[in-house]
Amino acid sequence: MSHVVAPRPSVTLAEVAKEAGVSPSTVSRILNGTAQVKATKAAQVRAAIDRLGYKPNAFARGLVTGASGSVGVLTQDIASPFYGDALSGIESGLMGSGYSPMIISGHWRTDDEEHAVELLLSRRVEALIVLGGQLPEDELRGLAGGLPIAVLGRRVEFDSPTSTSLALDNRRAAYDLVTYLLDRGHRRIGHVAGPPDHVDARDRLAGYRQALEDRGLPFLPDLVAQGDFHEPSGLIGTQQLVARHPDMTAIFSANDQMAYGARLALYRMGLRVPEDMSLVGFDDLPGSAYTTPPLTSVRQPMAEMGHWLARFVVAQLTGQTVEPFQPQLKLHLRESVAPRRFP
Amino acid sequence: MSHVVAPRPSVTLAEVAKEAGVSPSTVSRILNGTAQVKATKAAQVRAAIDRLGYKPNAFARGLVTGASGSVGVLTQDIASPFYGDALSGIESGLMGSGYSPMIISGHWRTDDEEHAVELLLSRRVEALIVLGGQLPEDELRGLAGGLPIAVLGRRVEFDSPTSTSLALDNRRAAYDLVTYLLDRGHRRIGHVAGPPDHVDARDRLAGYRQALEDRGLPFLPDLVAQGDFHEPSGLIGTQQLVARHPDMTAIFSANDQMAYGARLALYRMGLRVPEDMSLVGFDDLPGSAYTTPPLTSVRQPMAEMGHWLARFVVAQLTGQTVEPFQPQLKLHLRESVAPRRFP
DNA sequence: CTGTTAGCGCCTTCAT
DNA sequence: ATGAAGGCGCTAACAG
Repeated sequence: MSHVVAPRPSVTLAEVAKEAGVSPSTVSRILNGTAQVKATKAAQVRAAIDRLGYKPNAFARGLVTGASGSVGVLTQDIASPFYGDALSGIESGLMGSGYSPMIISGHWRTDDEEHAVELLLSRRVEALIVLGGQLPEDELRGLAGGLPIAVLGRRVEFDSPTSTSLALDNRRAAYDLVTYLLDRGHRRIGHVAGPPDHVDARDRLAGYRQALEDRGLPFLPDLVAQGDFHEPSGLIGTQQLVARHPDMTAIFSANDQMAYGARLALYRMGLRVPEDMSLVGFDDLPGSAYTTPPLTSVRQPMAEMGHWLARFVVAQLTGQTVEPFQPQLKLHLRESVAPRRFP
Repeated sequence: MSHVVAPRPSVTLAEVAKEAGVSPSTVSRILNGTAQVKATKAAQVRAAIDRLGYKPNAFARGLVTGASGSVGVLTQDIASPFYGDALSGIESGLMGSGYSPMIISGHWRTDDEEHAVELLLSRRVEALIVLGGQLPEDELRGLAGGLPIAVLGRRVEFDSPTSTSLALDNRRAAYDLVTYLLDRGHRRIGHVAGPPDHVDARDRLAGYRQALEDRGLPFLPDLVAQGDFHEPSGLIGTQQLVARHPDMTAIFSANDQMAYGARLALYRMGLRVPEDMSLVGFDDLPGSAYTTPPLTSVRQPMAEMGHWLARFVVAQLTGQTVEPFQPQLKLHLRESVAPRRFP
């Protein structure tokens, strides 16, 4: 038995032309709307197209036009809930533009990111959207070589107006969150920090520290547990914190995932949230509205940001303009915080 | 002010050849390892390549070879935690194969899926991996026209051995989960069902029903609340169920997301899990190990499945074989279930 | 309005 | 082992 792989019929534009009794250019013109064509011919051609099941060859087209119709998206983890919404936003921002995304993961590793960008470029993407990551900005610029670039998650200075970045004020958001805790009477506030090589983590830590100091409270390194942005580290960090500081009444976790770990640690220790311990996270992941109790967190409008970035690069590509966009952080006050009880 | 878009230098193979003082064919042979080339020339060429910063044009290459080096992935929602792991698995399964994924979302809408597949094909993907979705299989086959196809999430019969599918025994898993509850003494078991037009949802419901009936318990339509696989519907469904059946002691939610909603509903009603109400979910999402209490659920090895599917299509493309793979559902017994208390 | 003519950058016979 | 030549499918001038 021979498994004949079905031969790719691969109808060409020339065949369509022959079938319709016109020249290839005419078919091309109809396909691209490049010029007026008599209605009758257009009809013949369309008929031929779907009689033959013709699909344009994107390679051939790309080869001559130099345009691929795709924009490269460098994310860090295709399954990350943190970037997921941004990807959705990019999808929707690209919708109807004629461009489609080409998504590759960099796994927060500089060399992976580099390879990803190179792959994207070899696929001739026309613009780049970068979600987070560590790739130094000058290297990024160098690699991209003049392509429009839109970076999410860090401030990057581009000399060219065809590129932009959308950064969050992590420090400010952390500051607000901790201040909120302070306003509720908490004084011993622990922090489960993110990885120190991560700029977001550092900024959130800085915001925590400053909020404390602005109220005249000392910053105690002991009240900071080292985490890595994943759940287990939140659990462990919380155990350490509680052990070290039995008088602690609130915990600020540098992201929601670690807050979930913290929540579980507290549950295991028999500490109630928020009665015995207040807890706040950061990122407001989709699940955070459904933890028990729902988690107070701060939301970055990831989907909107992704959407805007996509529209930005499309605008650059098509010579249009987009209105500027200032992402608003939004504090979601839910039920994981209670006023400090004075025993 | 004129925004000069930086001119794409775009070094060509011909230029490299000139620079190195050899013919284009030689450069091509070195690039692809198509034939032996004298070491000295090879060195010259390589030097020229990175002196000029040459990057092969994938379009030109694709045009002549007909190979794009990419496999199309049709997912449903790029931000879905459910398919996220499968996407990660696909990424890892493709790694090192020379192929890269091209991911498009179908949003569970047949026409979107169709467009997505067409886009993928126009980009000349060499194989298709389909994650769930509704696209009728014959249409899929028709569209793909002989390309290797790998489908996740439903059983599809392909006459060609270059295609395959990996389905889960949803019914069996649901049966096991409910039986587990029955074994713990529960008799009044509610079910928050998924959307009726979703085959997974129907199968899970069928498993629930059969588990009951096999133990001689009646199937009560009243004990089934209609959900849509998202958190809010789990919350509402649970409220209805509890209101209708105060004697209910356990709930089987058709997926984890709705179980999160159910958990919150119970929390709001002051019902403890698992003391007052046992709760089981389905899918074992990454967050389910960190709910309070950790949720008992059943895990489909999404990442492994994605990995295998990717390796499968690569094998088809390269004429190799892969060992067959039988995904194993794994029950994760955590802390959201307690034996029924007999008051 | 429409057909003809050149390539786009690369790979692949075919010679040498 | 290497070069020359042709063509993959399409679009973009250039003529009509």
